[in-house]
Amino acid sequence: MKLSQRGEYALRALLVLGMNHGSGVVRIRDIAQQQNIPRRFLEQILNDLKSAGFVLSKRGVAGGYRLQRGPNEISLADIIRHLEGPLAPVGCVSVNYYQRCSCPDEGKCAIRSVMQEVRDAIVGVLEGVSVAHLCDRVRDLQGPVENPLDYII
Amino acid sequence: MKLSQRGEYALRALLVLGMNHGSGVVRIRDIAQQQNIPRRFLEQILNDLKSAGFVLSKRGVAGGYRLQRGPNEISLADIIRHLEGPLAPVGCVSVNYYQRCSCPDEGKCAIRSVMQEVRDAIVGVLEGVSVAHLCDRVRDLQGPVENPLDYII
DNA sequence: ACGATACTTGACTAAATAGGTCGAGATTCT
DNA sequence: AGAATCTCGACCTATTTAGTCAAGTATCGT
Repeated sequence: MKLSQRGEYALRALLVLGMNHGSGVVRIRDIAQQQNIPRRFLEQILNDLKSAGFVLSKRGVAGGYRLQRGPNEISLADIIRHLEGPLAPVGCVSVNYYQRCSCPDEGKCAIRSVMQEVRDAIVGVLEGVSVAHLCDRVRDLQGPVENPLDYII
Repeated sequence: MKLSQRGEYALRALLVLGMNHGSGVVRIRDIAQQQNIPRRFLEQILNDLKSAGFVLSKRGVAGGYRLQRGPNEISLADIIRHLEGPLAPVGCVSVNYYQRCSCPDEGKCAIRSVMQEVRDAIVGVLEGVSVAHLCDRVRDLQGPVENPLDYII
């Protein structure tokens, strides 16, 4: 599991939306500026997150994005799976994107058994962390912040 | 951490050499045939493993490859780091390939703190498994094998 | 109704990575 | 010497990554 630039941007954007959950929509431009993400690229990413059902958008003058579900209902595992595909290091141990490999008997493959453990370790962490958890961490790490749009993520 | 085809081939090749450790060298061709790896590609990979100090080669008629160090001295973490670069999902939590990211303060980055955990989980597994362990697993999974060149990996 | 503001859609691009292939040379054994 | 084997560097194609861009559509305030 390698997080691409695109994936990192998406997480950062979702975290911003998580922090602003309940207070209306946030504009692409604000997210881009605050997080230092190329605006055009972010448009593309948010669009993708929208069609995947993670966020909702509102058009027009007072438009912007917000989370579709509650921050505690979205795990990092879900997000990253959508953005990057399998969390597992090899296809043959992936649950959601399984792909048979070339070895004659998967049940007897030693490498696979190790990769299985790696997968479980990764998924164990990522399934356990939601956007809400991420927001908690932001607050824990930064203490009180005056300007609500001013977190370091 | 995503394992490329190249990386998987390398692990399989090293496992074969591990299984044959102590009984001389193994030819590229045999490894390639047994593991169904394109021969020319494997040449390239073994060459790389050689210059990285994982294996030794012998040229000429009775030539081939063998492990340079003992199978218990080579961890999967070492191998994969050499082949694929960082085990960590993002550069800013990598110990061996650290790369600063764009967030203003890494110490206060919530995403980074999660990725740190992911990295530790991955490294925890991979540091703990050596080529010798892998060989043990092969034996455990397959029971007694008649022909010593005949493992399923 | 109109114009400004935002999101929407799809096409496009340059650079890097992945997954190989190939030819010719250097060693070593018999 | 001759066959077998590793060695080295160049080369190739397809896919992915990281963006950019233009033109379109919806919405709000006045």
